[in-house]
Amino acid sequence: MAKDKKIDMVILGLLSHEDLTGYDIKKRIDTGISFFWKGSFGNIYPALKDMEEEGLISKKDTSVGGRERISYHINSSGKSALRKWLREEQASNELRYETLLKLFFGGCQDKKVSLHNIEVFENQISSDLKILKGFAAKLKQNLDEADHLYFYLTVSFGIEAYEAYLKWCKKAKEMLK
Amino acid sequence: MAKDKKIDMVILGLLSHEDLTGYDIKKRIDTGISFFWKGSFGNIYPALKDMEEEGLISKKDTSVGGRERISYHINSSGKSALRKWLREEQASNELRYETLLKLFFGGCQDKKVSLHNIEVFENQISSDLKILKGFAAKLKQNLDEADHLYFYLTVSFGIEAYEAYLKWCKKAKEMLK
DNA sequence: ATCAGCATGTAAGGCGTTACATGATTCA
DNA sequence: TGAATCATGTAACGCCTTACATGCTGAT
Repeated sequence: MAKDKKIDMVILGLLSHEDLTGYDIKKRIDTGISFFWKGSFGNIYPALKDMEEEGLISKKDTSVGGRERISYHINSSGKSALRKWLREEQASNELRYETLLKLFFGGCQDKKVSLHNIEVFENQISSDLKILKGFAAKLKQNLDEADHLYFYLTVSFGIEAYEAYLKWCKKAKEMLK
Repeated sequence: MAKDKKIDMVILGLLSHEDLTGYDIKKRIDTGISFFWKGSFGNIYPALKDMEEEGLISKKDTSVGGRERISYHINSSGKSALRKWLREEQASNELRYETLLKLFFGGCQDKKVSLHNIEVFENQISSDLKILKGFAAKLKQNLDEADHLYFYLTVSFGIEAYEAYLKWCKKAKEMLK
């Protein structure tokens, strides 16, 4: 019932910073927020089209030569939709970790399998953590710049969380042995 | 393409512990693993039906009086499907936190809104953390019992993670002020 | 010349949630 | 008697992922 299409809000949020094309939006999502939210072309382009029809955003042809480019700009109704969402208290925060699911059912085979699954997870998290730390270092240099603080805060959430995960990995491996 | 219906694995995993009805399965999910995986009746019953047709599980009428009860038992093919999945390295570990999304776009309105959103998140996490600690305390008493260790490990993941989240909440609130 | 990246979109299908529909039993 | 809980299931709908289809541009 409650329409849930958060991708709309992601797009409005990104457009509140600057005008972007669908392709740009995908890149922004991939590089900036992908560790807590995802998006795909099959998701973004239709949302862009719908929101344009509803008047929340406007499109502008910014093609360069033969290369098609359609930039979108946020309208005032888009801005108020964004602000309205931001002020709503309820937020769906979901963790869906298949690694934990596998561990939960680890009892039906050799411990080695669980140990290995934890190690795979650990490696992934370590590598993601390095990326986040790279972001954090850059952002920390100019937190006074618009929106940098907000970006930094989300990145630092990721760092805190991932460090805790790694701590757990060590402990869990020891307990399994 | 790659069929992804993890609910099948959740069900097989739970049935590998004991025979259960669809209703029981829902309860097990809600109380034991809901912080990292969810399930609904509209999800569970069809999966049960499909897996029964495929021969992975068998049903048995365990009705009591006029109250219908259909218990399911895992077959050997079900067990091998479960073990096969457990041995597969790839695991989708996804975090989808709307609170972080809202925070990321916090720049378009008063800081109070972001501060409030963090507090709502903090309260939710605190309350969930208490529940997890309750589980951990009980489980810790007899880790040698079958599968208790695995349950304990997932719960302790939740505790480590949530404690890190709370630490972050404090820091984030300070930085926003 | 060819490959990676830029750029827009559609179509099919899968998965899951929510709401609905139905009925029994237990306990206050 | 009424509410909560036990118990099974279906239907509609929404959202997202994956794959496909197409074409330009810039660098090697």
